[in-house]
Amino acid sequence: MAIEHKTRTQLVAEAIREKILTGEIKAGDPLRQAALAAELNVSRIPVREALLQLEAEGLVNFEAHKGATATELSASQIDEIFDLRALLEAELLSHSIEGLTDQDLIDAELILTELESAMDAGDTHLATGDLNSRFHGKLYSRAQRPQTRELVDMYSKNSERYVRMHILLAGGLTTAPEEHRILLNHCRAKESKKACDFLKKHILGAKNDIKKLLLKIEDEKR
Amino acid sequence: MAIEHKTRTQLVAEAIREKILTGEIKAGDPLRQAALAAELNVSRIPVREALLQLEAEGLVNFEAHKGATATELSASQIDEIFDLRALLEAELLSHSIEGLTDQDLIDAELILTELESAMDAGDTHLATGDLNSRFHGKLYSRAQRPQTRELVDMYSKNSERYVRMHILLAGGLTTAPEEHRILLNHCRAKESKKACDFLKKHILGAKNDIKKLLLKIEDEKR
DNA sequence: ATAATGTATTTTAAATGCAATATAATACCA
DNA sequence: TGGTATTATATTGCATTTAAAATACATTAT
Repeated sequence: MAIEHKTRTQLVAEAIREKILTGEIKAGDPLRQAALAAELNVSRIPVREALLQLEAEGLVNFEAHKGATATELSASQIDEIFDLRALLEAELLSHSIEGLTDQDLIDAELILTELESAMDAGDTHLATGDLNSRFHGKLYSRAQRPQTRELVDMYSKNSERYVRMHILLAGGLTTAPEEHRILLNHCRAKESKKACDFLKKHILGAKNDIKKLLLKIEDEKR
Repeated sequence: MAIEHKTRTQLVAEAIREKILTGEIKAGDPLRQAALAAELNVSRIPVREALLQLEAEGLVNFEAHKGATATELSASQIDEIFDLRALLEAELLSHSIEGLTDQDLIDAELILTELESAMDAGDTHLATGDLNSRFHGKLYSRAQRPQTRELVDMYSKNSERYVRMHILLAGGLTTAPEEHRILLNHCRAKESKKACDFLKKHILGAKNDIKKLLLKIEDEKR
């Protein structure tokens, strides 16, 4: 196993990404290069470069001579991102489902069990972040569509903070956990059409929950 | 009209992008920061940052301590990108078609006429690049899906050099120009399903042409 | 009082110079 | 001779410094 060297830029990018996803940096907050550099004990160059990367990921806006701010997604942008996710993830699943091995399905089930117990334990952070994406990722693992996969990962990362916020404000996950089991069963049965359609509905359902909440918040601002 | 100030990074990014798309920099070529900086008469910082941006656009690979190379797309990657384009552009059109005004359709037709005369004049560069994307762009213009649009633009930019290469090697555009007219007519008739399906076929048809050529080239390398 | 203009301050953009890393070339040993 | 260790060199990565741009504020003229 080759150990991998990480550049400071990469480390800084990870640190800032984490801050945004966990909500330590809230949407709209300005990201001062000098402040971040001092805090992370690096010069401003890696900070700049990290911010540029995060802009490509859609987590920050970067304006020349004005600086970077954490992106603030409107209800309509959330709408669009989740539509894209539904489209892309269904595409990915359709290419993967045939290739899923018995072991893959067992693995997915294991992750699901972990996810459920994390939920029971009240660890929504873990359940909605790492475990949820690992479950979906396992189902897409045989797609052999690396670029599509990269897009999907990007958008789910970008959605994560809103899912979290939603859970926080709504007081829990509204998406029934059994939906994951149904999806898994469709995959077991290799029912591609059913599985993909269900996946779309699953994603669009989450979208509607979050959007409703977001619209309410946008309203309250006025 | 507000004049816009461009940073050196942006100018450098444009310059390098152009070099890649026109083929002046060929796929696989290493992009030496110092050389580019000297050539463009700037320091290496804006060059680095431009390269990072281009990586996000998928035009270059950037590896730590190794440097950047122009991306070399394999037949399978071309395959995937065009599949994505078909999926995303159809989605975009489906959201746009209802909102297309008579003026939009007239504009599209005008662009098409320009495109055809550029083709007749043998200016494939103009026909496949600017005019083609302007035609498609016009059809998508009412979608109100900015992020989807951005993705589509990115991928079509990335495909452009392969389309060009294909034309060069195949000695002309194989995609019948009348396909654009058929698509336009479906849009006029507001036949969303037909238009989107046709668009998909249009894109996937181009894909197959290019892929065939690419596979042949990959074969010849051995 | 208000609009316009000039100035100071803050913040980012870019240049320069040095440190760290990877690759290639060479020497050394089995 | 083949393979491994070592050094040399090219290239990138980063810190520091300087320049440029944007913003906020004060000053002046109308």
